[in-house]
Amino acid sequence: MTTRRGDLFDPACPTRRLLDRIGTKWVSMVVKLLAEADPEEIRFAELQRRMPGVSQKMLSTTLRQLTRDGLVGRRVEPTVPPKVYYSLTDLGLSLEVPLSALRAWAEEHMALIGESATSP
Amino acid sequence: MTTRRGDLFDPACPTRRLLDRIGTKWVSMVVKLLAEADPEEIRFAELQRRMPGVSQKMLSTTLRQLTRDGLVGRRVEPTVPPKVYYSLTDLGLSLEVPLSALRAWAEEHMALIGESATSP
DNA sequence: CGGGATCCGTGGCGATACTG
DNA sequence: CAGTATCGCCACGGATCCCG
Repeated sequence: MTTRRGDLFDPACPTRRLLDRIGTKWVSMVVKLLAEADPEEIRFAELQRRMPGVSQKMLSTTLRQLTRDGLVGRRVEPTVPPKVYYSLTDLGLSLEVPLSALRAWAEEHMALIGESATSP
Repeated sequence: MTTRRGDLFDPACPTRRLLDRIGTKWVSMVVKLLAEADPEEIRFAELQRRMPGVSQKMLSTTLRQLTRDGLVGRRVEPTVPPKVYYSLTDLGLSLEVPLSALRAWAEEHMALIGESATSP
């Protein structure tokens, strides 16, 4: 970025930063899966299996970022084939609330908007 | 709750598409400004002035997309220096609800997160 | 004044390969 | 099984020029 981080609207606009995170391709999906599965916890491969099309790299990156942000909890079982369980933290769960509201809006209204503008 | 597992993971996934839109750099800011200014309506230059750092291209692109999606209304005054006023449609206003909830969450919790992680 | 067209850098993201 | 490392594409977005 040409500008230093956090100069323009950062102090006044944490929303921008939040959207930068949850707007990335896989975050909302991970959060939803974890929200549904919590507190059973899910392992990496299971998560990947439930997310058709995600690469290990992006899933790993996404999870690392969410973990770093304190939204996702990570528990490692040091067995010989290591097992890593992921779950939502309380913070992550609290984010799920407004996020699911957004999801509801999307499912309600996006159908209309549908194909007029975007071309994925 | 709609427990269909497919909704978020569909190729047609509405949530994904919504986040693709509102996740873009300036959308949330435009929506917020329009929500605050409605129904006075704002002109292009005024909008740009209130958004430090936005280029006219991105503001124009953002507005065009939002207009096409039916979230933003556009009114042109055919004076000699043309005046174009923007406002939120009812659909846009309805999006403002979950969006402001997300904003509230961000303002409440992003401060903590912001310190630990700087690069999305 | 509003905003389309163009050039171009950056980085998000996928594919592949390798480690512990 | 659960990652990390490397390469490369291309869409997002910034700067600039120009037109109605």
